[in-house]
Amino acid sequence: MQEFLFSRQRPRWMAISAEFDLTPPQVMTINRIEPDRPAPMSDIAKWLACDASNVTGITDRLEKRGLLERRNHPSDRRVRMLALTPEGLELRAELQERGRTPPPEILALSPEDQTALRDILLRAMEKSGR
Amino acid sequence: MQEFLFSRQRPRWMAISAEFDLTPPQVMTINRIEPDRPAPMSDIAKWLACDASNVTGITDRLEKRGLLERRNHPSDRRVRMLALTPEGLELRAELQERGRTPPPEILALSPEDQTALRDILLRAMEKSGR
DNA sequence: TATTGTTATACTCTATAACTATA
DNA sequence: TATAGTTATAGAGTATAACAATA
Repeated sequence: MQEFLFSRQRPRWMAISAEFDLTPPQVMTINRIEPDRPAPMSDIAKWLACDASNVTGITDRLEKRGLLERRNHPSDRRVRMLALTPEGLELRAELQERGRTPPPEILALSPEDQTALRDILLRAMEKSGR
Repeated sequence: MQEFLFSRQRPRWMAISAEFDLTPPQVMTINRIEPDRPAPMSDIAKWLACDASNVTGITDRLEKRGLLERRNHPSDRRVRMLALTPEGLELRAELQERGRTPPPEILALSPEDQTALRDILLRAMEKSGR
């Protein structure tokens, strides 16, 4: 049953990423950086559940495409904050819009199931924090 | 909300895969091959939503570890069927057992929410076939 | 001393293109 | 002609180890 929460979603994520000429980790990185809320690179590493060294390369490639930029932390000079550029913000909005439509298996459910599912998942996300 | 269906599950999948010294695509491949039901390599490519050429390498590495083997299709000599070895079957059982425990966000839900979620997801999986 | 991020390295995943064998 | 799988290649993701800068 739990495979639904990851394996079954992979084709959809691969397709959406490819539509924007991005990889899934790049999409996750862009989604993680909210407008006017730069994120430290260490936060991205936690979000991706990968080693911090990988974030350097992912950031390099997104920065080269002009989607985000490295900024300084106001007080800690070790930390690099990632902020979306205007192009990055626009792409992020398109990504979110694209991801708004539920996958076909969800759309095939009854309206009651769909709303119940949404409510339960929202409650689950609250439990787990950002 | 939908990010829950993939992004939020990634750390868990990365961790489980690493526990068994496997990669997520390798885990997905092993999970896809049911006992006594060999799967053609083309089916794995669809399941992973990747090009068929990638399955060659993934299969090579799993075969080298003795977890699965290539067999011939009874009638179509182009097709290679992937079957788990006894070691692969045992590993698959451990993986399924390991994945049986829901993630902490789910366990934090009320029992009613948990059963409702399980029922809805099972219905969703029925809609989408194998 | 500990933490953040980078660099170098080796392995894996990924798509594309060209290929062989078979249908 | 079309399909299943392989090989070669280049780019991206991944962990590990060593490192510099900063806390």
